[in-house]
Formats: sequence, structure tokens, C-alpha cells
Amino acid sequence: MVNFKENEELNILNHSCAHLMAQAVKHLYPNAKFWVGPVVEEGFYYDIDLGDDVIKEEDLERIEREMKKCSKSAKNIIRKEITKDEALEMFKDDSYKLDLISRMEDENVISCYTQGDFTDLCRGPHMENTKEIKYFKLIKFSGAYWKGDANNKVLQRIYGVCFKTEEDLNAHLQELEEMKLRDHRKIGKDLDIFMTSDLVGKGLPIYLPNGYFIWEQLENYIKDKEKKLGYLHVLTPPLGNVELYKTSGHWDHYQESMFPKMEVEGEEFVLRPMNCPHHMMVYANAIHSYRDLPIRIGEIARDCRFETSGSLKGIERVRTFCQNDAHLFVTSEQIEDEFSKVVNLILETYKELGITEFRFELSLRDKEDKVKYYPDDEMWDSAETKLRKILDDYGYPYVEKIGEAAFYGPKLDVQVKPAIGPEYTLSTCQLDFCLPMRFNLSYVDASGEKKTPIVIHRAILGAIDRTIAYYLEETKGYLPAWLAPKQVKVIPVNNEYHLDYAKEVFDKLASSGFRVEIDERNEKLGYKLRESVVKKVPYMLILGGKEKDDNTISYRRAGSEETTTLKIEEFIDLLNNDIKNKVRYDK
RNA sequence: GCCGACUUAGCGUAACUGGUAGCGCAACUGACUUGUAAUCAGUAGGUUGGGGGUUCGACUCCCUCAGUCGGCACCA
Repeated sequence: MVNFKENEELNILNHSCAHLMAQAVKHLYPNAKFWVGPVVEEGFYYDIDLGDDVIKEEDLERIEREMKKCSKSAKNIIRKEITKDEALEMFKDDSYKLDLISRMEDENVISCYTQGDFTDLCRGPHMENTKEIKYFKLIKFSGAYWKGDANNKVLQRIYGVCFKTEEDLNAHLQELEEMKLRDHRKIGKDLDIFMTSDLVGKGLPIYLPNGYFIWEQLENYIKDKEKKLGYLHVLTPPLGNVELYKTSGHWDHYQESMFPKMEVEGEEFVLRPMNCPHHMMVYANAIHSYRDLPIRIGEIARDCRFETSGSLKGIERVRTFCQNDAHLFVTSEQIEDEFSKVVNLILETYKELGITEFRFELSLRDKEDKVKYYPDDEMWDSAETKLRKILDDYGYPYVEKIGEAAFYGPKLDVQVKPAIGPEYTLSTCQLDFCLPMRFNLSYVDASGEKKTPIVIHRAILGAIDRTIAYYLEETKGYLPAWLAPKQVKVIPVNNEYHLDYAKEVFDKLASSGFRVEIDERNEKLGYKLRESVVKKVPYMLILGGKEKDDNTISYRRAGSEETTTLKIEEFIDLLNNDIKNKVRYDK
């Protein structure tokens, strides 16, 4: 998928197109006031105040038609540089522009661009003439808070894309359609992976047998890896006393997005929104020597968060989910080593799953925000410096994000992009000097002195739910054999002649431990084959006279139309290899 | 939560400016006995998301609740 922001040529074209759209909107809505119209990864948008008017589906077409007219009028796009005073005078009736101008440095050059009857404040650059802005499409529209603040007025935001040629535009629109086909919500339905029910409640997905099978595989996979790295797994309750969260600080920070507390026999409980406090208690259960550290406590742990209704999405963002969580209790000398091991684990896991599109973010505190972040600058500076050094030493590229840290410490977030919607965090590794203090955790060091350990919070498969969503989209539903609920479908060409042989092959595969199914129905080969193709079964074995005579099998692999013939033992080797190496079929 | 849209059988959909719900797949029954994405025929399946209203009459218009979707905001 093209990145409009990073492609310089498309960036200029799309930004110019945002102006063209603004011009058209101004023609159709003379009272329209404009906020900002930047180019983003997925194209351009413009935030517009239409007074009491709102954009409707049919308005997009009207605006597009008007844009075409503006484009055809072939007006030169003329840059003019003005002083701040001139700018303030020029836009004196436009509170939005005045807001922008007043925040500009006095000595900076302010520029505006004029095309025909429309002038907009803008840094540029732009195309030279509106006729160059020709192949565009308005994609979607929505409300958007002014300045991204939910307390502010909702502006109308219109998104669009623009290309140099009609072919490029059509190819892009085609690609957007194809992305919809790989949406995990569609695949999840088609392959009977999960369901939801109004009666159960929104954001509370139910994993069907196929979905739970995938879940179990992923859970076992990551827990096995963790065990090899010395993690100890525990099982803790999915709710806890409110005091536990008051101690951790979560109650103060996240009460609003927790399910409300329940009172029973004078005690107050909440469904837990995360597991750190429980794991702190696991640590606190015994006296620890420096010799015991690092202690790595892991759990596939269920959490419940009262996520806002508008943020729920399939199994990607839900109100109950299971984290692949762990807390590493370490000495300050062990931070770097343990943190690096986690980064290694993340990268190794991604490599094994074939995940190649991801980026690292170093999430730091916003020093101005004294409310969110634990007020201890020395602690924060030390944690952030340490984490930055670890990442620099590690050598994997990352970007820094101010104000994205957790309230208790800075973190490394691994971001991925789903088929539809903005990118999200799949894995995280966080450095925490704060909670161990709040919970009064300690160990005895070599000189017999009490010390406070440091905690590394980390999740590799993040939430299992989200990982399933992501992997369904990654693989387009063509699950690799190790994850596929059914690995092989045996299809006799003609039951009368080939069923016995098919059963023989079926028995051999089943007794070799494969998840195999035989289709004994009296249907045409094409009919039976189609069903397996649609359900994306990794291997379809077609067994007829040829195979029976030669004692072979012919297979078709998911996503391919090729047929290959092998000895049954060769096929078993092939499948074992696929399972062992987690071979993907979607590439 | 906010702005907008949507909700018809298990799934995918049709029904003009209001005239009383069709189709395909899947399911079930039977026939066909089959070589790489859909054999033929029949049967059954819907208080058109729930509730209320307007109307002689509502899938269609209005209100309301719920859910879903696109963004925004939020995301320990």
C-alpha cells in the first residue's frame, strides 16, 4: 500500500488536492471555514467547519463534481509571501486561521496560495496549476474534534486520495477493496473463528472451536518459548480488591475505563484491567535474595476493560481479552540484559511467524504532564536514558514518542498496521521503577542490604485476541499448518472406486498425528474441492485411479491451483516440515 | 463517548416516489456415481434488530433502544 506522506511527489499532489477540495467545498458551502488539510499515510484530509451542516454520503459526489470543475478551470496556483500582520488582516474573519497564525513565530515567512477565487493559508509546496490535479477520489468522511480534543467542537473531516494517472487511482481503489476482504472480521466469520452476540454483550467475543484451536496453539507456542527462557507461569484471579489498584495507582489513572466496582460484604472488587498488581503480589509472597533474580513471572491472563463503545473492533479491540503478559523482577545491573532478551524474543517470534511489517516506538513521558506521570523526574530521566541506551545498543531503528509512556515508566512498543484502520501495538516491553516501590518490593543484596527490584513488564503476543486478528489479516485466512484447525482434506474422486484407498490414506495421516478429514459425500470432485478451497484448508488430497494404482497422493495447497503428486511418505515429510517451520501459504 | 451511516432466513443479497417480502448459497429429502471452484429436482426456513408512533396500509416515513460499520477521542 502506497504511503502518501512519504512519497514526495504524491505528497505534493495530495496536498494540492486538499486545497482543490477546499475550493469546491467553499463553492458549495459559502460559510465553510477551514482548519487544517494535511497529507497523511492514507491520502489527504481536510477538517472543515460547516456550521450546522454535516457531510452526507451523497455530498461527496457533489463535492467531487465541483472539484472536477475547479480542476478543469486550469487556474494557476500562486504562492504569495506575507508578513504576520498582513496575514492577520487577510484572515481577520476566520477564527481558525487566526488561531494558526497567532501561534506562528513573528520572524517566520507566512505564505498563502491562491487558485482562482480561493486563497488558503499554507506552507506549500503545491502543484503549479489546478489542471494537474485530476485523478482523485473522496474516500470517507466523519466528525473529528477540533485540535483532537474531545472537549472541542466536532468539525467535518473528508478524506481523499489523488494520483497522477487514472490507472494508479483505479489500482489503489482496487487495493482498498481487497483489503476489506482480508479484514479479520470477515475472515473470522467465513472460517467460523469467532462470533459475538447482542445478548452476551458488545466487545465480548466468543471463540468458536476453530478460533479456540488457533488460540491454544499460539498460547502453547509462546509459553514453550518462555519456559525455555526461564519464565515461571502462574494463574491469578481475573478480579481483585479495589485496594490493590489504589496501591498500584491504576485506580487513580484508569478508573473511568474499568468496569465499575462491585461491593460484596463490605469489600469492593473490580474486574481486573491488567495483571501487574497480581504479579507484584506473587513476588511479594517470598523473601528474595539477589541470587534469585531475575524472576520472570508469566501468565496468559484475562483482563476486562470498559473500552468506549466507539473503539470496539472485532477481536482487535474488545472489553475482555487475554494478555501474553509477564513481569521480570531484576536488579539494576540486570536491566539491560533482560530487556535485550525480551527484544530478542519479540524479533525471533516475529521472524518465526513471518511478520515483517512492524516498527519500534520508544514511548516517553510528556514532562509537562504532571498529572499522568509519577512525579519523580530523577527516576524518569534515569529510566528513559537507560531504555534509550538499550535500544541504541541493540541497533534496531525506532522513533521516539513523547507522551506515550505508561504512567509508571517508559516503554518500547512494537507497532503493526491492520488491514483496515490505524496501526496498533502488538508487543510491548516496559521499564518500571515505580510499582516495585509502591508495593514495597525488595530483595536482599550481597551485602545483606534491602534493595528494591526493578520490573520489566512485557507482552509478546500482546493480547492473544489481537494477535489472532492480526495474523488472520497477515495470512489472508490461509493459516499455516501448525495453526490450521484442519490441515488436510482427503477427497476421493469416486466413492465407488476410490473410497477404500482414500480411507487408507486418511488412516495413515490420522495415525501420524495430523488433523485430517475425509469427504465421503456423493458429490462431484469439483463441488467437494470448492468447499475446501473456500474454507482455506492447507492441503487438499485428491485420490483417484492414478493415485490408487501408483500408491501416491495428489495434493493442492491452499491458495494455489497447482497439483502435485507424491508418495504418501513424502507428503508426510512435507507436512511435518511445514509444521516445524511454520511455513506460510499466503505469500 | 462524539459525528455520520447501516441492520431483511445460518451467510450473501432483492423489493419503484408506502400496497403487505423474493433470489442465490448453505440445511434437509430424493435422484445422479462423478478427475481439480458450485449435478438436477423438491422441502423447510422471515412478527424485515427490539419497542413505540404516523397511516386504510410500513422493509420503506418519524421517535426511541440495542448492535454493527467509517472516522474522531481514548488505549495501563
